[in-house]
This record gives sequence, C-alpha cells and structure tokens, in this order.
Amino acid sequence: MDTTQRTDQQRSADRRRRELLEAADRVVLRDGPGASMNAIAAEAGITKPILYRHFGDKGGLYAALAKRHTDALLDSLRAALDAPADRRERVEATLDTYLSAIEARPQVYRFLMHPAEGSPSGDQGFDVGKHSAPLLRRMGEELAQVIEERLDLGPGSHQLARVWGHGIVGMMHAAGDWWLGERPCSRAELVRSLADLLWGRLAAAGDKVGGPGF
Amino acid sequence: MDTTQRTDQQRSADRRRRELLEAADRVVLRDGPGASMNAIAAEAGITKPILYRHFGDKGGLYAALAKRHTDALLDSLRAALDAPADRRERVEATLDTYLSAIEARPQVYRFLMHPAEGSPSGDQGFDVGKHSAPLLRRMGEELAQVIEERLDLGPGSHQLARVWGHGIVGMMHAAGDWWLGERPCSRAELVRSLADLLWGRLAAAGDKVGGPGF
DNA sequence: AGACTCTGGTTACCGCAAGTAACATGCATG
DNA sequence: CATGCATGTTACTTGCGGTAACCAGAGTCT
Repeated sequence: MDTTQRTDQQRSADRRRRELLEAADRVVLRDGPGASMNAIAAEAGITKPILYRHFGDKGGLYAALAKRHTDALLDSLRAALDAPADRRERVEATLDTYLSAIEARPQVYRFLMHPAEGSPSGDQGFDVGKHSAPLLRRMGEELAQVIEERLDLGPGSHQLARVWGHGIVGMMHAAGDWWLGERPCSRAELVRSLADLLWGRLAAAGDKVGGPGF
Repeated sequence: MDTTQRTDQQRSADRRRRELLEAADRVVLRDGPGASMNAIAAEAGITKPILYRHFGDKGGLYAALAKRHTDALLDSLRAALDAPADRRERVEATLDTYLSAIEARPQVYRFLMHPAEGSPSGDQGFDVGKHSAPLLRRMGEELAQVIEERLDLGPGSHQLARVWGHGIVGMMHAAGDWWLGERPCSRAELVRSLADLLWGRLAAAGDKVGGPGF
C-alpha cells in the first residue's frame, strides 16, 4: 500500500471528522450538554456506530468538541493579553474578552464548564482525579505562564505565578457565572470591579464604623 | 386524628430520612457522584421506591445531601470569618479553613462541586439556567454580605461587594481545585500567595526587564 | 372479632441512552 | 473476478432513573 492512498484516506477521515464535529456542535448548542449520541448522529445524517468509530466514546467526542472551543477562546484571550497597553488595561481587556465570550454564547460556555456528566460504568476510582473543567485548567496555566514571563515577583515566582494564574481565572469564572445568571450590572462595571479587586482595593478599603473590618 | 400521632409520624419519617441520608452519604463517598439509586438503596437496606418516596428524585436526594455538607462547611467558614483578628488574618484563616476542608475530604468536595449531572428528560430549556454548584453561589453570597457589612466601599458598595464575594470565592475554589490535584506547595504557602494576590501584589509587582509587564 | 385504612415495603416493569456485534455495501486494487 | 477495507446499517445488550401495582403488618372503628 502506497502512502498516497493512505494520505487520501487520512484526509477524508479528517474531513468527515470535522463534519461530524460541526453537527455535534449544532446539536449540543441546541440541546445542551447531555445531548444524546443518537441525536448527534441524526443531525449528522448518520447513525451511532460511526460516531463511536470516530471518537471512541461520548467522552471522546465531547473532548474533541471542547478542545475546539477552548482553543478558540484561548486564542482571543491571548490576543487581549498581548495587546499594547499598560497592565491594568490588559487585565481589563482580558476580563472583558472572556466575559464577552460567555455572554455571546452561554450555551458553549455551559458546555465547556460541564463536560463530565456521570460516568456510567467501569471507571470507578475517580477518587480525586478529574476536577474542574479542562478549560479552567488551561486558562490558569496559560495565565500563569504570562505572569511569570512578564512580572518580576522575586523568589518563588514560579509557584506564585501559578497560584495567581489559577486563582485569577477562578475569580473571573465564578464572577462571570454569577453575573451571567443575575445580570446585576453592565459588563463594564463588572470588569472594573474585578480589576479593582485585583488592584488591592479590598486591602485598602476602610472599616465600616462600629466594628473590625473583614 | 390527634396532633400527637401526627407529630410522632413526622418524627419517625424524619429519623428515617436522616438514616437514608447517612447511607447515601456513605455510598457517595465511596463510589463518587453518579452513585446509582440502587446502590444507595441497597446500602440503606431497602429498595429504590422508598428513596423516591422520600426525596422525589435523584436530584432531590443529592440536593438534600449537598445541603448538609454545604451547611457544615459554611458554618466553619463563618467561624473563621468572625474570628477576632485583623483583616488579613481573617482572610487567611478563611482560605485555610476552606482548603483544610477540601483537603480532608476530597470526595465530599468533588461531590459538592458536581451535583448536576445530565438532566435525563423533560426539563429542556435549561438554556442559561443552572450554572455552577450551589455551594459556590452560597459561599459567594455569604462573603458578599460580610464584605458589605464590614467594609466601607463608598457608592455602589452593594454591587461591588457581591462581585467581590463571588470573585474571591471563585479564586479560592479554582486555586484549591488545582492545588488539590497537583499539590505543588504546602497549604500555608498557597494561603499566603492567594492573600498576597488579594492584597494587590499583582498591581504592585514590577515589570521584568525587556518588555511591558502583564 | 372482623372490616378499614395508613404506612413502609417489594417486585416487576417502562423508557431511554450508551455502547457493541454482526451484517451489508461500495470501491479500489491484485 | 475476487479480495480487502472503509463506511454504513440494523438490531441487540446492559444499566439506570423513575413508576405502577401489589403486599403485609399495626392501629382504629363499629
């Protein structure tokens, strides 16, 4: 068997895979996570076993799907993080980019944050493994790297940067999630409040009269 | 029907309910979330329909279970938050309390953060509803309240406190989750790093040589 | 005593989704 | 033409959430 044919097949399989992902995307965006494999297959105009041939199991499909969106989001975050502006502006731009993304497509966001579902059988021993969504981890690591690269944090900067990376991402995520649900203020206000928090306004604030402060 | 009997029945039902929750707890702690109703029923020495009579559906059981643990955790957090010490020490104590809790019982922690699972049928239209774990929301609200009560934040303090409450909780959660998975440093170091972040060290840090800072 | 109902329990089932086995078909190559 | 091999299908198994229908014992009313 010559390589050309093999390549052709590879190509074809890859194209098919992309098509299937497109279809899966449509269904997941329409029906939310928990969309059934049957539904996805139907949307793609085929039947279940093909999906399983391509992605192994539901987890595989969802992982592939999540990777696409995660990559896309990370790209735009990187852009905001690399913009030519001072630190505060960059932080605000990054926060705003993230919030814009989840605001524009809450379904995608929700899917990315809850990819796990229940594991039906076999893989017991989950124990402590598999915590939050991979998206959060990746964002945290990415941010940690940027922080370590660009900030002078003295000794222990590596650990510190990682803690901060994950911490800031978590802050952004939780605040965004809450904000998306309650819409208590404009996006700009939220961004400003979060940046203020990161800029130490919590430590700087005065106590209220009549008691020791938080 | 006299009231005494009714009260007796109430009592008995409540005791039974508590027993069932104990059993469910054991199973969930052993098998993780996704523990089947059958397994829980078996552990309790009975069969499924009884569980359904008591808790309605799986969500009901899990909610009841989660409420117990959430209440307990919130109590200890409140204690740390109310300790007689200055602000920084309180913040560190609260972070440490949370981290101790998730360190001591990661299974419980994991269960609390992933109660949702997939909604099997009917309740489509989830759309944007039901985001992160209720635990996070409750912690966020609680913290927001404390912040608003005790800090003088000027105009817009209500919104600001809420944003910060949810943001800080998210930071704590994400950092804790990551830390629990990788164990890159001691708990004390993590606490210190997070408190530093909240104390504005990010804004205060100098740029590294050779480029604009983050 | 015997009928009545209330409460806690069981068995047996439905529907549905994940995942698989076995079978069919089209198309390139020896 | 026969042989692979990829692509697709139908039909099945298994396991779980959830429910309907039935069952037994204890207290109550007449």
